[in-house]
Amino acid sequence: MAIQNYRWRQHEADEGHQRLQKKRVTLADVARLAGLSTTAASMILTGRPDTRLSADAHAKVHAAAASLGYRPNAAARALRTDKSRTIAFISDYVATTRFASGLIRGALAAAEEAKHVMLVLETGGEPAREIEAVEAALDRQVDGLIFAAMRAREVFVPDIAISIPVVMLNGTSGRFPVSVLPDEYQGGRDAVRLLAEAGHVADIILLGHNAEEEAGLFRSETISRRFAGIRDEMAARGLTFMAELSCWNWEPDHGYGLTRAQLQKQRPRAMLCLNDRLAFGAYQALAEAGLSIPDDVALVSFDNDELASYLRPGLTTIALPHEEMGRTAVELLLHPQGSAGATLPMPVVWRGSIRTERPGS
Amino acid sequence: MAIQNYRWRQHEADEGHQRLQKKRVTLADVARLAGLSTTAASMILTGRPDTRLSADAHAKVHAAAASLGYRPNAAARALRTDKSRTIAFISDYVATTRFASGLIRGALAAAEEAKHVMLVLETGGEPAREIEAVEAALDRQVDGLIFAAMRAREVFVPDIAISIPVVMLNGTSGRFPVSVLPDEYQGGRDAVRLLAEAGHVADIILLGHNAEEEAGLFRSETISRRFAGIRDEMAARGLTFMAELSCWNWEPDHGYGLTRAQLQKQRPRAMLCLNDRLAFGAYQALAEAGLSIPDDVALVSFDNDELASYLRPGLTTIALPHEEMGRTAVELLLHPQGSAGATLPMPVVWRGSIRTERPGS
DNA sequence: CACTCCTGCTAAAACCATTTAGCAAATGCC
DNA sequence: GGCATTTGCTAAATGGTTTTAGCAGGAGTG
Repeated sequence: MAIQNYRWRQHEADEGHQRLQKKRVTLADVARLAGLSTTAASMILTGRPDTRLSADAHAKVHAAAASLGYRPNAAARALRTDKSRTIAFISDYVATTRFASGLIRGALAAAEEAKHVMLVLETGGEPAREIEAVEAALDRQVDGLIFAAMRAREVFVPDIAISIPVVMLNGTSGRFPVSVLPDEYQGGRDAVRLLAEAGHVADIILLGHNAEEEAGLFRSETISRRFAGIRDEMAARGLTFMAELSCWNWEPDHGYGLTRAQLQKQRPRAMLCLNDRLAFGAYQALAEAGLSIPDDVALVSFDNDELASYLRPGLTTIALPHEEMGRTAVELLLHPQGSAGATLPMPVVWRGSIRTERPGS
Repeated sequence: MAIQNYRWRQHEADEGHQRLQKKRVTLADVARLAGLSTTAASMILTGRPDTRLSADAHAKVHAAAASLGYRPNAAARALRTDKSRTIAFISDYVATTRFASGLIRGALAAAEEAKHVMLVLETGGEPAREIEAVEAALDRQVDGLIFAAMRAREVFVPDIAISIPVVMLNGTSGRFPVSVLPDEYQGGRDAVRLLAEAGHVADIILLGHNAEEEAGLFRSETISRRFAGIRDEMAARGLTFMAELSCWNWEPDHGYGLTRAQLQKQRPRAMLCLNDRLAFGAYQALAEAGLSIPDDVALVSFDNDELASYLRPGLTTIALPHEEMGRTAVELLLHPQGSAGATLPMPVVWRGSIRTERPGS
């Protein structure tokens, strides 16, 4: 009797505690309030099509769910259905390049629209961390994997059995055919076209030549295609470069140094820069030499780094459509279209570094 | 009989299929191989302290788990324990400022070290999305919430019952006391000290004054403290600004315009810029006026944007320790220290925009 | 010997949702 | 009226883990 009493009190105390902690509302609570079974509640709330439950039942369940503020327990659902409404975004580097944030932002937005959430994992390109990342994601029953290559170089292929959709973002892999890439080839052609249409048919410098990269030695499909586009459009117009300035890292420093050295030999009238950071360096060297942009020297570049809008005059550049790429990767992941990936156009962003009437298109 | 046969084949086909798909190995599989109960396997693999299982049992279970490549099902574990080894990083903007990637990168690294993964959510500062984000995170049983304020302005307080640890990152909230902030006050003092120690005791311009911000009207603890530090150090040294150039958005454009206008009135010998983008604009105006840095005009700035290293000469700046902040937020989330937050020092990054012998510290 | 206390282990419940199989009543059909 | 079909709903199994409660057998104690 004493024990009974004690238990009862204990129980009461627990009840109070629960009320305080607002213990999560479960489907059973909803069903109880609606006066139906959990089966009915589940079917109604998940919007099953072929159920024969009455309109009255629907109304009661929805009302109960709303009044209790029911939210399904994702873990329980994932356990049962093997789906988690979660996707994993596994990238080599998140912060190193600023590309990352655009890709992530686009992916995040698309995921949110599809009522999914995104797990972000960084591997630094290290195989051990890649494996850990994939397994961590798989453990959590993610519905799909995005492998994002920020540096667009090596293709990572963690050798784990993966039975969910995979999309490669800004990179390719022999193992996973669907990838989202910028249309670097057309971008390359466009860059040359821009210069040519502005009247530049001679005295053009190529800044950022890199033979290994161009040969695709790093399997960087993307960059070698950028070169191919440039070469093809130059050839199609019968143009040649006055010089090709080579370097490995496309950083401002190199852009500055190479341009400066070039200016002491022969002055170009136009520069085609392989990325905005190189162009930034070129700006510095040109300013130092007292040359004005675009009148003395015109520049066209690639990426549409934030930098490009900070320069004076603004840098006309062929943009990498990062947000679109991230978004597309998620959409392709959630709604696979066979094994076809996507190649997204690189829009021309007109600023002041090249003088021309903007053509219609 | 025919049906039987069919079923049997079907079954066999299924088996083959499963073998192909490498259906996940479960704890029961491990227990079976080890010849023990799942209870024993669970206790051993989770490393329970007070269990009385034999050394032999331990060995057998570990061997079985290893040989099968067992990985626990996170959903099942989360359902049972209410812990998911997942944290949610909810921020207003991911891509708008480049700060984001540093914060995320630091947080990601710390999470990985603690064997956690990170859910990234973006709200755009919109209340409806904030609520959605918090609920999505809570639904997934995350172990903690980080609210990151990229813009360091408004403090968001989605009014939802939250019973897990919360850390504010780069922002504050009345509701959640523990926050991780840069030591802007000391940063402000340091910036002035740098100038003074380089001999600049007059003709100093403050670029980026903003009365509202300084008054803390946007509850931006951080920025108003940066101002406070600057003011206090100026006062302590008996210095005053030659002029304070005000603007709202700290973008290069404004830095350029304000500096240019200032140069037509009165030439400063030093400039204290509220961020690197403003300093960038100042560089442009100074270059245009034919002034050299640091000989004609010295600059000190804040943030250590990637930009700062691109400039020539490099920009000396008081760095925001983004990675450290992200890392600290996660550590504080996983190992709460009462209601104490963290204030992280802003390191001085010496480059060439101010001439001085580097002091010891 | 009768008793308690360890030791080494396990059965079964619990977590919460989804889903399969099926039941009872009502309806339709001839 | 007898039969099959439809309607509207539910019991119970399922997913994989953790955890509570407790069992059998051996050792120790008086």
